[in-house]
Parts: sequence; structure tokens; C-alpha cells
Amino acid sequence: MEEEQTHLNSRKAAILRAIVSHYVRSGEPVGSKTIVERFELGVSPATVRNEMAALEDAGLIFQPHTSAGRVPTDIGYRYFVDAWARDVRLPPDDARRIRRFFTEPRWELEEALRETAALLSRVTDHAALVFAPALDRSVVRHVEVVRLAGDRAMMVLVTDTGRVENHVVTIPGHIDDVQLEQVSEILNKLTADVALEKAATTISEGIERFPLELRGAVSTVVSALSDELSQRATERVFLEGASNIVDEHKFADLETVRGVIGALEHRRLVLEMLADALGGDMVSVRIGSENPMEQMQFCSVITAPYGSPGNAIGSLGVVGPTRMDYRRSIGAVHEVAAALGRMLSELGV
Amino acid sequence: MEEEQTHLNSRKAAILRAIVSHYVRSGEPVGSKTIVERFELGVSPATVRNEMAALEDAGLIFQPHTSAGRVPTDIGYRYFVDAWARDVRLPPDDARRIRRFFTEPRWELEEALRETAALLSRVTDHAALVFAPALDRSVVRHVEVVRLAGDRAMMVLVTDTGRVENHVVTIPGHIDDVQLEQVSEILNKLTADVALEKAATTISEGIERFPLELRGAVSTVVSALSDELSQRATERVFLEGASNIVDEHKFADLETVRGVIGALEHRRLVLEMLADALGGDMVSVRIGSENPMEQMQFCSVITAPYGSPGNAIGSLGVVGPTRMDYRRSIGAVHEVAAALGRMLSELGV
DNA sequence: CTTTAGCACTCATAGACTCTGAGTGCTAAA
DNA sequence: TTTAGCACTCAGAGTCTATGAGTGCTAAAG
Repeated sequence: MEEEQTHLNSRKAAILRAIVSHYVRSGEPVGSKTIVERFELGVSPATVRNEMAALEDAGLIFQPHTSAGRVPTDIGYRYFVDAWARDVRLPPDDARRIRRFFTEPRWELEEALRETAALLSRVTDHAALVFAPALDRSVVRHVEVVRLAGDRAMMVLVTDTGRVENHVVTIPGHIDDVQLEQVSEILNKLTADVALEKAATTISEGIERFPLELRGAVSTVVSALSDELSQRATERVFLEGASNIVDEHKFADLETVRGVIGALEHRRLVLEMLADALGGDMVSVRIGSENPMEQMQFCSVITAPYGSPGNAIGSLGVVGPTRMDYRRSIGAVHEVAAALGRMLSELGV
Repeated sequence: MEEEQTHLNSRKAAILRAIVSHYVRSGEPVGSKTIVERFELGVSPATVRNEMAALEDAGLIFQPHTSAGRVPTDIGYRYFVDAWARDVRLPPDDARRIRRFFTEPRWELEEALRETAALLSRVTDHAALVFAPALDRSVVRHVEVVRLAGDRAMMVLVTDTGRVENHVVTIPGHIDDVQLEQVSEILNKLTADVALEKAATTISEGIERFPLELRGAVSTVVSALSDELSQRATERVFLEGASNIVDEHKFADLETVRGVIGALEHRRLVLEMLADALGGDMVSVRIGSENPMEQMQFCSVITAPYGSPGNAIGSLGVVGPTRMDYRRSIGAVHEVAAALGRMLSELGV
């Protein structure tokens, strides 16, 4: 993951930094003259040009056409991020905004996460994603199987962290309500304070506690439960601010925009983007072609895990054009992840 | 609602129809020559021109510039829809696609609705919306109050239609688990087979059945329940295919696209679009400026209620550019609404 | 060896201009 | 009432030119 990056002498580095900074703001290729005028390097444009030629050879910048200035390549952005966008502090305004958001009390987890995504989107002006906590370590508080109609029944499970899972199961009609209540009762005794991820196996192992004629129904419930826990991941992604993708002209053509918006509609793809953030414990940045996905070649994805350090329970991030303010975006993602982690730990999640 | 529309003689009507049909397909202003060539009217271009001048005076079409053909105005589209896009049949392919979709069995309501939105979006190539059934007539099957941690508890309610409502409530810590179970038990007896919308009042009226020291907690649950039912409406909207809005060049400028995508992100606005469809029992079409919302001035919104006739339980629809294939979109919305209604009634919703 | 002034060169962009043709409205005849 | 004929309009495409931002290279200066 951590490759040794190209080494640049300090002047080349300063020039690269100037190019990235200025291009991100202006959106136009940066020429040698502009750099000398706007950034204090103490050298002439000619010197800058020589250095720029070297930077171009190194693949960090390129010229859209012969008589234009330089634009950073994905590799150039990568250098910028590695060298200057680690451990940055947010502008005080943004920091305050985030802090204020998290001082308001929030009880409903889903709502809180959705609003967190909205906040992140507003602060960064990018599309924002929040992947709900895995809650693997949460513990079963209650299980219930309720007859709906015909042979359909509803399995409901509540955890100590306030997560409610429900799934429709098919239970033969000859099992009556009294028996179902019996099932619920035994299920509750079996799984009381059992970790969510172990619930299914705990029930399977305790199957002999159920009357013979009910065991079929119980195993249906067990498989419904495992399904639920594995499949529902995609429903636990919150996306806000997708319209930011259409903003201005940060993306070259409409087809790209369409591709990105389309990709964001696919919960699985979005999940993939957020999934690997769970591994590390730092902010992760994927720039343009570093993204495995076809449609994301012109996007940068910034993600971070949240939860207690070294033990991520979820992740969040933003998606924007490669031409973005990395320092600000990284700072915001970092800050919101930390604040969300704190909030959840106070909530006991 | 049903205003008397401008009367047009049959030739004017035929010409308007030709203009709308051709413009929707080609995206380019339609001239008199094109009409004569492509549509069999039996008259010369000059005659068509005279008629077109009249149509323009009537406000049904307009010229983008002097030497261009004509383009329908919102009023022109309105005439077209009223005159020729009522009770249309879908192309057999689309109809088959929709039918096939609804033959697959689906147990999970939310998932089914989300997929219905996706289907509608694919068939029409527009953004599609589905507003989940109100389920007002569904009946309480089970209520449970489960202690989470500290003074927080979870209220869970299951209806016969498989809807699960849950809400975190604050219950003083001095009420122990046994007492909570007692509460659940009495709640269940009170609300068994009571209509969802009457559940809260039923509980309030039966408050004297609860031990004195628990009544505070019960009223907390009651207010949580009412909140839940009224507020959660916005979370019951499913949107799919928003990326279709970015398609091709059907919208004039990017700012418009951004506005529309942004509007679709606001659940409340989307809800408003779908809400008034609940009233009628027909497909409703709002063309361009007929939409009350600022951002929707260049969109058409086609909606329809679903459920048993005269008793809508939800609604669905599509959002696209005013330049859309109304017959096809209206047909698809109509067909999907009908099919979804059938499916839900089979499901007992 | 590094820096920089000078200069020729490139090429995207904008503006001016023309040409073309699609489409019109009007008039007068059928 | 219809339509042939015709003059007129004007957006868009094409061509051409001028402009200037920006370059790389060379050779002198530090």
C-alpha cells in the first residue's frame, strides 16, 4: 500500500504544489508565469519551465496541448496528497459546523447517519456516503416471531444498540399462534445477550430445546436471520448530495457525469468503495485511475473508518472530481469520522 | 381540474400531433415540409404553414427563431396528452416485461417497492418514484417494548401486512425489565387486531389498564408511535434511475439538470410530487410549468395511484424532460401501478 | 553547473466574414 | 380555401486571420 514515492527536490515539490493548488481553484492549466507571479519562489519563469519539463517527464503533470500550461496527472495529485494533505486541520468554520452538528442529541441511528452524510456533503460540496456500523459486537435483546397471514410470519430481532432486523419467513399454517409464542420464548432464552453474529449458530446448536414439530420452522428462522445479516449490507449505505456531481464543469463531459451518478445508484458499487476503508485506520484516498471501477476513472474517493481506534465499525467518505480540494475534503472526512465515532460510542453502539 | 381545452379542427389537431410526435423523437424543431413528407395529410406545405401560424397564435407551438420549425409549448403537450395519450396500450414488449416482473414472488415489501421503481425506470428511461403504501387499514399484530441500555428502550410494532415500525423511547431506569414485559403484554392485549392508525388512541383510552407507575412510560410510547406514523412518510419513498436525468441533451443546460437531481434528493419535494396522485384514480400528468416547483419547470411528472380502485394506498410515477414520449410513459406508469396494486392485494396488503 | 534573458515556434480560442439552406410569411392565382 | 411562387430571415457551419499564452531551445551570465 505504502509505496516509496518519487523523490523531488524542494523546488520541484514547491512548483508541483503550486500547480495543484492553483489548478484546483481555477480549473485552468497553470503556466510558468502564473506560478512565478502568485507563488514566491524567487526564480524566473524560465527556471520554472525547466523544472516543469522534468515534472512532466516524471509523469506528475501534463500539457493539454502545446501552448497551454500544465495540469496535474493522477500521479501528481497523489504526490500532493501524500506530501501535504496528511493530518491537515480544517478551516475553523468547517470544524465548528461539524462540532455543532454533533452536539445535538440524536436517538435514531438511521436518521443520524443520513444526516451525517448530508452534513459531510454540505461541508465538502461533494457527494457523501456513510456506511452504517456493522454492529457485529452488538448483542441480541429480543427475538420474536409473529404470524402475519396464511403461512407467512415475521421474524423481528432487536439488538442492544437499537438495530431492528426483520424478515418475512414462511411457516406452515398448522403451527398455531401458541406454538409460535413458544418458539419466540425459547429463542429469547437461547439468544439473550448473545452477540448478533453468533445468534444464528447459537440457535442451531440449541435446536434440541425446541419441540420436534417446531424444528423445521426454527431452522427457517435461522436461515432468514443469516440471510438478513449478510444481504442487508447494501441497504445500510446512505448517500447524500449526489447533485454536487453535476456541479459546474468539473467533469469534462456529460457522459462521465452520467456514469458517476449511475454508479452511485448501485448500492453494491458504493459499498465496495467504502468497504476497504474498514481495513485501515486512516483516511484513504483513491485518485482517478487508482479506482478499480470503470466509471470512477475521473473521480477521487476519500474514505475513512469510524469507531474506536483500530476497531472500525463503519466507514464514510466523499466522491468528487479528481480536481478537488484534497486538504479540505480529507480534513472534513477525517473530522466527521472522528466525531461520528465519538457520538456512537456515547450512544453505546 | 378538468378544464375545457382549446378546440382545434381536425387538421390543426393532426398537425399538432405530428409536431409533437416528431419533435419528441428527433429533438429538432419541425417544419412544414417535414410534416407533409412524413405524415399523410393530403395538403401542401403552404397550407400547413397557415395552420401552424394559427397554432402558434393559440400558444400551442412556438418558433425558437425565425427560420426554424416549430416546437410544442407546454400547452401544446397538454393538448397532445389530453387528446391522444389517454388509455393507451403499451408496446407488447414493455407490457410483457412488466408482467414478467410481477410474476416473480416477492415477500419483502420494501425490496419489492424498490425493485418496482427500478423496473419503471428501465421501462421508461426516466427517473422513477414509488411511494410506499400507507397501510392505514393494516392491523397491529404485535407490540413490544425492549430495554436497550440506560434509559433507552426500543418500541417495535408489527402489522399484519408485514410493516415493522420501530422507535427509540426514553423510559426511566427505575422501571425494570419485568415491568417492561408487563407493559408489552398489556399493549398487545389492547391493540390486537386494531387498525394501525387507531392504535395510539386505543392505547391512550385504555391507559387505566396499566399500573399507575407505568403510565408515564406508556404515554411516551404512544407519542413515539404517533410521531413515527406521521414523520416516517418521507422515508417511504423509493427513487431509482436518477441518472437518466443526465441523459443525452434532453435538458437545455446543466444548471437545469442539477436543479432536478437536487430536487429529487429532497424526500419532501418528491413526496409532494406523489402526494396529489393519491387523490385521483387516474394517471396524472404535470407538464413543465404546470409543476408548482421552481426546479421542475422543464420536467414532466407522471404519477398514478395504486391499490384497489377508488381507494389508493400509495402512488408511483416518473420524472423526465417535457420532451418525452408521453404515450409510452403514461402507459408504463398506468400498467405498473395496476400490476403493483394486484400484487399487493394478493399479498393481503 | 545553474540560472535566465531572448527568441522562434505552436496552437487553442475568439472574432469577422461568408455561404448555405431550412423555414418562414405574404401575395396572387387556381 | 388551397397552393404555387417568391422574397426574406437567420442559425449554423465553414473559412480565415489575429491574438496571445505558453512553450522549448540556445547562448550568455552568474
